[in-house]
Amino acid sequence: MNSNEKPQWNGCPTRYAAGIVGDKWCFLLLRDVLLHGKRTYREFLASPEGISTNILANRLSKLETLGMLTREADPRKASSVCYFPTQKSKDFLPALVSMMVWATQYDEVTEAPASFAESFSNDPAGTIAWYEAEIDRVDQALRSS
Amino acid sequence: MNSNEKPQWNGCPTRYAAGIVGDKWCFLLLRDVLLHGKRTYREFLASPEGISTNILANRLSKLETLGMLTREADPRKASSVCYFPTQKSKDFLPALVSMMVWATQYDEVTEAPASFAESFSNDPAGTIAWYEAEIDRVDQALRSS
DNA sequence: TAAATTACTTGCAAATTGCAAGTGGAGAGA
DNA sequence: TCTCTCCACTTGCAATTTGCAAGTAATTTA
Repeated sequence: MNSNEKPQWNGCPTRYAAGIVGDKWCFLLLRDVLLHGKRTYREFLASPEGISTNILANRLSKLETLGMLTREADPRKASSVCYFPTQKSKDFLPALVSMMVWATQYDEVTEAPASFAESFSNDPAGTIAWYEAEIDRVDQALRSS
Repeated sequence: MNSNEKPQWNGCPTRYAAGIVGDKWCFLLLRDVLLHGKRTYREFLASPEGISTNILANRLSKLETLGMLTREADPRKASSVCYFPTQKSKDFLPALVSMMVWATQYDEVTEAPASFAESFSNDPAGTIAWYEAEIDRVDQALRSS
């Protein structure tokens, strides 16, 4: 891409992303699934931001419809439910981590250590891979229990 | 970061990002500023998503308060106003482009050519730098007019 | 001097949110 | 078996937010 070419299309992928992530609660649920290893309704409900139960039900169903989560029986307890991240949401990790790096730089009260941004800038692919491995570890453990 | 260390803090940068970008309209305004070279109220209002004028006023002021935009007189016409991206919002570009790459992969009706994701994966830093250069070109031209 | 442009503000109905309480089914304990 | 709790929601309702239409004040253009 050279500087004479100006892409005219570039609003569209952004609008697509805005439709999913341009909602505070969907955004935070993706965080909980991708970074915090949360998988159950109760766990999502317990997040410090305090999502209300009707909104949680609404957003979980939205994220399922959008192909970001799958709703499955909890292997530990058949009467219970788990929400697992799909490949589509796992593929969102690089974008999510990018946003974390940016936020870490500008949030004056960030709790993220400087080593996080550093580790990402030294080895972005490795940092993403580490998070992916964590997700797979959590889900494999859960599914085989 | 090795696999024994599990960061406990990582919700917070995400919550910070959610406070800014976890809103459809703020998200799309950042797209307009960072990728479409839009700078004026009229231009924002003309975006195909059809933001209403009261919401636009509200979000522009929010983004200004958050340090994402600066509100300045239009150098071409003193009675008019320009909104320029700050360094903080320019630094958001990598995250925005990451989301575009992801969306391009999953949006079945994406208008983005395959070459976009390809060019980003071949040379992420170069792709970001190209967008940054575009922004600076637009703003320098505007400011010196 | 009249009309248009620009960046908003205002009013109001409709949609969405947050809070509290309720529901139905499964499992555990007595 | 009967109750109790847990779980994943649903329901009702007041309050906030949104979208639409219209209005406004300060220029600027014709």
